[in-house]
Amino acid sequence: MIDKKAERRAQILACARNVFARRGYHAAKIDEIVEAAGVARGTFYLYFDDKRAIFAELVDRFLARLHLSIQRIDVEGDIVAQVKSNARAVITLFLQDHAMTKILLTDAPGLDAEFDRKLLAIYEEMLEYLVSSLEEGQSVGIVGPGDARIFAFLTVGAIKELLQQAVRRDFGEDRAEWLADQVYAFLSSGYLRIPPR
Amino acid sequence: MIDKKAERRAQILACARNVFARRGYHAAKIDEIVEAAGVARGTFYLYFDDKRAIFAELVDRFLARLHLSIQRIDVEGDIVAQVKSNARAVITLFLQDHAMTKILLTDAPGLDAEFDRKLLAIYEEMLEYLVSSLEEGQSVGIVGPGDARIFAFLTVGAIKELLQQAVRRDFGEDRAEWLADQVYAFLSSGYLRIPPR
Amino acid sequence: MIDKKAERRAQILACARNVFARRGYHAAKIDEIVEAAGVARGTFYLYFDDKRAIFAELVDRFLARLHLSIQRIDVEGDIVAQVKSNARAVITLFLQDHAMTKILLTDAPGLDAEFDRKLLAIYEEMLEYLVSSLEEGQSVGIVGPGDARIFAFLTVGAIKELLQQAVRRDFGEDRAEWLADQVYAFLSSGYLRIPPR
Amino acid sequence: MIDKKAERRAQILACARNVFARRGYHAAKIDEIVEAAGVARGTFYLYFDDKRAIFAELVDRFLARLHLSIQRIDVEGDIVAQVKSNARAVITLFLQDHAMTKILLTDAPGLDAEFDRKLLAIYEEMLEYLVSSLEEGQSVGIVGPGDARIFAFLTVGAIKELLQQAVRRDFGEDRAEWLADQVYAFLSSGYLRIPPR
DNA sequence: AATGAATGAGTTTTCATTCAT
DNA sequence: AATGAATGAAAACTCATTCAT
Repeated sequence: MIDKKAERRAQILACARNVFARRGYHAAKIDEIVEAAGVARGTFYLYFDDKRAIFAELVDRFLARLHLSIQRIDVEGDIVAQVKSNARAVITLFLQDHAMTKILLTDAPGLDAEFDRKLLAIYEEMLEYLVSSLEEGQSVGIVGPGDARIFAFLTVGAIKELLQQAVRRDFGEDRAEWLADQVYAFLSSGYLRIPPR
Repeated sequence: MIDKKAERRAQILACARNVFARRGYHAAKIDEIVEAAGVARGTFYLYFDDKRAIFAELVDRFLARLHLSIQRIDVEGDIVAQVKSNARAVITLFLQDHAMTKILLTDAPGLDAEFDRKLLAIYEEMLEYLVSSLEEGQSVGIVGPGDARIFAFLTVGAIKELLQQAVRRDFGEDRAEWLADQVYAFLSSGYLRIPPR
Repeated sequence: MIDKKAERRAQILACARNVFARRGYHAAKIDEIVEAAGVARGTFYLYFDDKRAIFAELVDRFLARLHLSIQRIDVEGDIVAQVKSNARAVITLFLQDHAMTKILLTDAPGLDAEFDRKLLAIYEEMLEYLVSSLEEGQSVGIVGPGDARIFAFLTVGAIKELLQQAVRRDFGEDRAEWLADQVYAFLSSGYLRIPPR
Repeated sequence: MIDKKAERRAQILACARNVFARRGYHAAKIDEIVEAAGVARGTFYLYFDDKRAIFAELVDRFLARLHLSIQRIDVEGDIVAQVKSNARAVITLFLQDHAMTKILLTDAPGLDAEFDRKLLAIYEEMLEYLVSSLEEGQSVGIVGPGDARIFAFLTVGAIKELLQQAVRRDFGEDRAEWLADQVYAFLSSGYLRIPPR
């Protein structure tokens, strides 16, 4: 009984997530969210300031989980295993929540200037981590030569697209391991093998 | 006088493109477009059915140019040169039109179900071409082993992200060559070089 | 225990008075009243029918006190003293309760048609008393010639404005005497002294 | 044809004035205003920012006219005539527009903090003019001794009340002269004539 | 062809009041 | 009696689209 409020909040949050994923941010109407949650219009506003706020909370919560799922790489340990483990963790997280994957990758960017700024800040933070990891990798010889930032963009983009397609094709989280392997293979040796003419 | 109509149409189209890029589809108001184009509100509807139609036309036109910029690869010829040439052409096209890049990559997806379907169809078509190219490449040994479709997703995603970041960072088309080289290097040999333990 | 209810009722009433005075009727939210009173939302409705009812009760109670503070003038006695005494009593009452002064003079009129009717009835009653007093005064020669009703309007309006300004300027009830003297002077001889040309 | 917009604007303004006067600010709904004006909901917002804005404009315009109707008194000239002329002009203005009289005197004060501030500033300005006139009058002996500010409050309040009652009783502007005379009489010699005991 | 005033459907949001606990 | 979560009617406001001139 103590957590009735928290439960109700979570329930609305979950329903909103589904509606946002199904319709997209703009086409999602408060009416549809409250109907899905089985509560009255006013109840929604009891728990959330407005439509933007509930959307932001969904994104924030997911980003927090994303943050936690990424482990810093210890160059003293088994690099391959750690890279794969990170890839697997991130991919699993997204495959566990198709709705949030769609929301984060297609609805969140471009919502409005302020939201974009916030999102960009988080994105840049993660990117910087990737860039510095790549640079460190280059200095110890496990990352090939090239512009680390460009590599980071390409890497992130590749994984984002893979996740969107995986969700579209309804991949379960059981495929995370396999996808991580594919990504690893892709990142480690590419696929173009031009024979000498 | 015969082309006065076409000119005015083109002018509205160009202004709409800028407004869409600056504000995003939903925040872009017809008011802002007609003001930018210097025409009356009603005039807009003489040339376009509705807001969605002008947006679709912008996207369609750009997709057509994108289509044209991609050359089928002749396996008898210089593969490397053709791959690089394709990459350079696509990247140049996007870098020439930052507004359309933003529109196509962040606004177009997720607009509404029907638009998404259309976009997806085109996307799938290009993807199929890429997949069949990769499979053909695998059969002649110039593409490494692995799931060709996954490779295609990763490739497309990597380039999409690169383009978005290039636009955000205001890269001119003079950087297309360099970016194409980076992509080529990335696709050909990846960057992870795990030394044997 | 018998008076617990009455106490709580009085407490809510007092808090509502302050909120109404601070915010005005429409801007005063039930939420703010119950928070100020330290009771739950539902509790409010155990003691009062609705928002309008508590407001009406505040006004009614104050009007009752106002009614009581006015003494009928005995023409056999000291007229000046009685007029001044009445003025002092009324002014003191208002200065003792700045909140109710604000509520009665700026919020109560114009609330809604029904409330206005009620208020007007009370107002008319007092006015009639004033008119008949003035007419009686005219018949015994202590009130100058003129339309007694107009005099009554002017008198009431002058005092109303004075009270509003006194409240705005935070006058304490210690100034009641002085203000009553000013009013008396004003009513008795006006201020315009036009010299013969 | 040139002033179609201005006409439509004036028409909405006039209808809004009547609705505000009939219902009061809060009970007046945009729907009722547009229905009275015979225009669509959206048309209202084409001409006015919001409900508050149209109300503010009504008040501002009336206050401007009020300002213009007051003539500075020239002490070299016929004081009585000038005082009466001012009183007549102000009273006539209000009697010409019963709706605005009601709006200005009962709805405008207490609307919201910001509006109140603006109103108070204008009120204070007029009051200062009256106070300085009274003080000047005292220095030349045509105004009796006493606190000029208190006299000003009493004067303004007396007239405000008179106007409200005149409107309630549907006085036409033909009564302005007579009312001005009554006010003059009231201000010049009061009405209390206490005989020595 | 061009204009821009007018439209009104569609949404969000507020807040007094109710009612199960 | 008290609570406070839930309710939903009511209102303001936006903006794509239409249409008379």
